[in-house]
Amino acid sequence: MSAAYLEKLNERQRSAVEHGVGTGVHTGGPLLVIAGAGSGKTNTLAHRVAHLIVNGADPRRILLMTFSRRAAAEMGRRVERICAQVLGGKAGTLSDALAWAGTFHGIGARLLREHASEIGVDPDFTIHDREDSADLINIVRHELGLSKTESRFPTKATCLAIYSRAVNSERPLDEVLRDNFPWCSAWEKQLRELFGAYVEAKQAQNVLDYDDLLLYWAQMMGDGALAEEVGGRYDHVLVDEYQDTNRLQASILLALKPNGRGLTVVGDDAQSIYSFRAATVRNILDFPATFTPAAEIITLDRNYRSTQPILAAANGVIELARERFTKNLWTERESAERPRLVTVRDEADQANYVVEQVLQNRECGMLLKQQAVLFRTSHHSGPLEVELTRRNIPFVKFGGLKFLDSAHVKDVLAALRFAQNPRDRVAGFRLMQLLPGVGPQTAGRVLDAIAAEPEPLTALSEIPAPPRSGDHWTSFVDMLHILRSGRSGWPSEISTARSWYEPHLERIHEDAEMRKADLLQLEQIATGYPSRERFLTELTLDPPDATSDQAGAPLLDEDYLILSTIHSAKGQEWKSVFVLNCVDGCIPSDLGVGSTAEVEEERRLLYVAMTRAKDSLNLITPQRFFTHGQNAQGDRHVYASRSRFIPATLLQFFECSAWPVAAPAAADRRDAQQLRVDVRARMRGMWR
DNA sequence: CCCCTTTAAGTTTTT
DNA sequence: CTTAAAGGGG
Repeated sequence: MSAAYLEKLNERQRSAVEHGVGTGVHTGGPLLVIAGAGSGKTNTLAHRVAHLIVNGADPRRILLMTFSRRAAAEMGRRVERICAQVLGGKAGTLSDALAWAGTFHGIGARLLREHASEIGVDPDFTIHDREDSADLINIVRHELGLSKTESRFPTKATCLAIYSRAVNSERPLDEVLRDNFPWCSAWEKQLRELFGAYVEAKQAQNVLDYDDLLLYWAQMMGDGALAEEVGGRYDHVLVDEYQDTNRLQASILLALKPNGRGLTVVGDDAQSIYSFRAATVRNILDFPATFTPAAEIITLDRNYRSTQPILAAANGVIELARERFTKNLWTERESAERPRLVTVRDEADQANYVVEQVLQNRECGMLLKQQAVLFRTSHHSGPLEVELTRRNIPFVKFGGLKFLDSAHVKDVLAALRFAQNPRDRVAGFRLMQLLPGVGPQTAGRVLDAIAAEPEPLTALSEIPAPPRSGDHWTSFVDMLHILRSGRSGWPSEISTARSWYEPHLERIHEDAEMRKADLLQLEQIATGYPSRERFLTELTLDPPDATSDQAGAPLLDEDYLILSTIHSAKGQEWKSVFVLNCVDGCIPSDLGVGSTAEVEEERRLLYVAMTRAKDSLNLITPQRFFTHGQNAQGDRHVYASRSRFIPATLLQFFECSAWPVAAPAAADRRDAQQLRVDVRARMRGMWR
């Protein structure tokens, strides 16, 4: 009965693919796919989309929302490949297939631009990333006098985090403060005032932040006619990684397809790791009952990725979770090799161990690219990065600070953004202060003066140059006019901005040369986008997520080791996986042990890390590690014990060892006196 | 009013 | 280590 291309799928996967197709009614009822780690989720989803298209669905009327742009692109490729196989020559019509594949935020930005005039938004809005948003909050915070309070007011980043959580979780401020930011509760009144002013500032400047992309979209869906129009654009709506969506996203989805017809969500409740972004696992758990009749649930619990011993250990970890999860994974991939739990003395040894193992794997023919080192927080990979650099092993790091976050890149982007949207105060404020003799006061006054003008940049040229800025002022204004006029054309505009900026760069930064290289790379990236607006929008919504030690990104054919935060490793897999710092204080992070819910999320994080491995898994526990928080004692070594998520009862699933291997009897005496095994820490660990 | 220095605090994970 | 506020010289 089934088409040949579905033969390779297992029975559950096939029913997920075929759900609602060919039943006469074209779009079926709502579908929830609970897809465990490595259960072929991406493949199943790609087949479902392809199957819909093969059976006559219009690809332009399919909305596919994924967690990252990278995931969307990958899905697009797979769908195209499957369709090409099935349809043969006719597949040419699919060249711009899946026009609506992207992240919630990316799709939101597109819809808002298209419907801007209907909802009273200027379609030329620019988008603030998190730092820009924080900067704007900071400006508003100063204007309201909140930087001069008796006791210290929350920082801009905290203010933004509070605002963002309230918006994304659709909860009132007082509840958010009580549950998530109790130490800021005393500031409720001021925060409310701050947020009100922040919203007005954004509107006056024609900028939207990340949250606005969802919020405005949700509000747009609140209008019956508009909701019907937008929802009516799509016959099928599919959402991946549904466990990591928040209330606001769920609201949007429900407004798109109120009766659930044509709606498919896929996810895994055991892999929910984004609650800090207000994601709630309730979205996926409550999905079926949202509709009448309830959504069909299909569970994929056969794992095709990992060997049985790896899976047994991962299952062991997640079984200890407070909440019962909906499934246990199983596999037929036998192996005699248990995952390794390796004790090392400190982070330096941890780095040495990883490098040694990675190179050994490499000797056995495993490419560096097939191996990954995962860690809880970005800086945990520091010592390893040093060691890799020292030994000339190329690597690419995912997560943590990004290319776009560096000051010099932001400066150049601010120039482009200010030209695009001269009301963008954050961009203008940043740019003007680059000029010598111009500080916050002067910049603020100039921006005030031009804000009300119909064409702010024209007004700018009529303002006398601030006394001590000299020629810099003139060249600044000229540069903006060139950009604004568009006469240099895209992408050479970016070179206009760069030549203006370079003298300032040299004046401000010691290490100007390295930074110049980054700017050249930015220029390179820019050539891949058709226009300034698209460049700015897409770069903000989908920043290049890898940072590497080398000046430029390694060439695609080059081999390199993967370093990644566990969060950024979502959805990926490697033959060999190393997890650093599996000790209390790192996993779980000592910042994440405030509430049970937080601890449980940290447990899932370890589970996600472990289930990335196909053939080989190493969990590493340094007995001591270095902290450089200035809390009371300042920098110091901290003695750590094995992560509480691997209690003694789970040790049976691991091959436990210490590294380096104890020296032979002839070893130097001083060696023998070094701390090899922290017996006391182990004793304490036994009872965790 | 800018800008440099000193002092004092905060600090994960990301669209 | 990085960012924020405050103080002092120009």
